[in-house]
Amino acid sequence: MARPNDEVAALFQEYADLISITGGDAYKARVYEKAARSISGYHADVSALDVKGLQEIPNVGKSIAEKVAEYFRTGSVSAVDELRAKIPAGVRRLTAIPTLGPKKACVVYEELGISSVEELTDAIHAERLRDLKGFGPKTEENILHGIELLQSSGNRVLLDAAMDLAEDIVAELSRVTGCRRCTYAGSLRRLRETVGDIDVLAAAGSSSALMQAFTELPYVSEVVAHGEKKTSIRTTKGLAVDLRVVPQASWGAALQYFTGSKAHNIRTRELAVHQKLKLSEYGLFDAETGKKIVSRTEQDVYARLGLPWIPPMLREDRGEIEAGLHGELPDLVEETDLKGDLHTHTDLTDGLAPLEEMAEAAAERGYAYYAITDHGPNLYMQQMTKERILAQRERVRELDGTYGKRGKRRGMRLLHGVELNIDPDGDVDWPEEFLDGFDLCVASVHSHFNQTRGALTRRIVRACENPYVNIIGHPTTRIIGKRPPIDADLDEIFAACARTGTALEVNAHPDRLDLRDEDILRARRHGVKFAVDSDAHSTLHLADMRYGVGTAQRGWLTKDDVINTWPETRLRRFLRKGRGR
DNA sequence: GCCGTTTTCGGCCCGACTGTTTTCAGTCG
Repeated sequence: MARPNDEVAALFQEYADLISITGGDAYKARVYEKAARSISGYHADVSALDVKGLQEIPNVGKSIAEKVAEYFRTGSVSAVDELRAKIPAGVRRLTAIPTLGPKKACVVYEELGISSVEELTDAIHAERLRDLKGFGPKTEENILHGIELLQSSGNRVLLDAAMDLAEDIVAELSRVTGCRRCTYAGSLRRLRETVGDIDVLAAAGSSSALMQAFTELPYVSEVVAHGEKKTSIRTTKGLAVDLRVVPQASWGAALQYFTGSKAHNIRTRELAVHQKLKLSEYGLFDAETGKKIVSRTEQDVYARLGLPWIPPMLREDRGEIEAGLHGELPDLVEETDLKGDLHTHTDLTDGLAPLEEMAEAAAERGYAYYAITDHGPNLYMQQMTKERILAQRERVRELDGTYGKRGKRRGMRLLHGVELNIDPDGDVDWPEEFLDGFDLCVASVHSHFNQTRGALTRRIVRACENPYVNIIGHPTTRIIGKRPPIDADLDEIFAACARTGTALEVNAHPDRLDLRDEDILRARRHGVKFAVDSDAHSTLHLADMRYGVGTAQRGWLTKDDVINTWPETRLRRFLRKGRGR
């Protein structure tokens, strides 16, 4: 079940699309898009707000507030229904085809009665589109190609896959003669959980050598657009990559612009307009004289707009502009703040490396403490027993303090923990007497994802109420692109975590990133604490922490919010929870 | 349709590239 806010947001996004397709006021369409985003990101449940309360939401005025109320009162919004009646739903789906926007979709519908991808394909094969005004043979070809892309997934890729490719491209282009600077920007720099395309930015006096090197990369399957300032390619795996080349003097403005997000950029440009300035990727200019004011660094650009430098992970128009203007930006947690990892596996269960190798690799990362948390017996393919985990504990105690030693000082502390399985009733693998012997317990849902919302919610709340459960692991159990989040009442779970002193995990595995950024933002309002963990099953996975930290930053978390940035004594106090000792 | 340190009306981000044009509209980010 979708969150009521998301239901309404989807409805207004549809309304905005329908306004565009029917040739309505473009500004009105934009307002509905903005309202959809604001509602989706709003912390409170909109179905529980009255018209007055709704108008507190940014970009929601009287008219939109009344439509929200109408929706929850009657189950629909008459204005949306009226437009739906004018235009078949299939026409809106046409605009999902790359290169086919609302204007062209409207023309093919009105002139040829086309309202589905199939009809459109047939019409192109019959060469019926080229006679329409504004269309031609090339347009037909592009649309056909767009349909292919749409049908061959055209999916977003996971953060780590995009990062690997981007780092490779940046390394290649940096070697090109004349390249002064090169980096990736876009949603990758903002560390969004998935990436639709990669934006690479370079500074050079002349762009031709860079553009050529770019189009000649070994994994280029297609050059989509090729200009002096911008070239777009598609890789053999179907991922789009844009290269923009700007003069060195424009670097800061260009980086600010190409990092986005689009919504953040619109806000910064509006700020510029209000100050009689004009902001583009080439710099911040005086609107009247056209004279350039700043452009060299991002800091310069933000400063001239009256803002501190805003970390890329916050640039989503989720309040960072207002916070910046008031000097209230959060001091975000950094990867270097992490003192340890609290959820990791070894080859005693489904990990790939022995305890010693995992600990060694963790110590190399400079951690002050490190928890081993293999699976409990209820994931029975893991064959865990009390005897085996007690033997592991003995070994953990022996090795405690021996890794990363410097001189006489004790090295990295090893914590002995377990990843418990939360069963369908909310019980966990072992009784409290046995759990008492662990330094910490992570508890996670690994099965029965399709229980009712009420049952799933109660199940996790019960786990929180267990005095030995310290961290709820990958709380929504989603696998990005494969398994949806469980349908639980997250706000109720967040409240239970805050009440019981149970931390929520920000699982750093790029397939999971769970909790995700928007849930973190809501959980934070409940006063919950978080653990950013790798859930590493091999030494290589320990480095996934960068993605977990990125996700935490996108959720506005500070060092104080994240328990594994705390000194060991403060962490251990938190882990004692309600155990009465 | 929203918004306001240019405030109740008149604005609303900006530029690159493509394909269709004969000076520009549409799409994209």
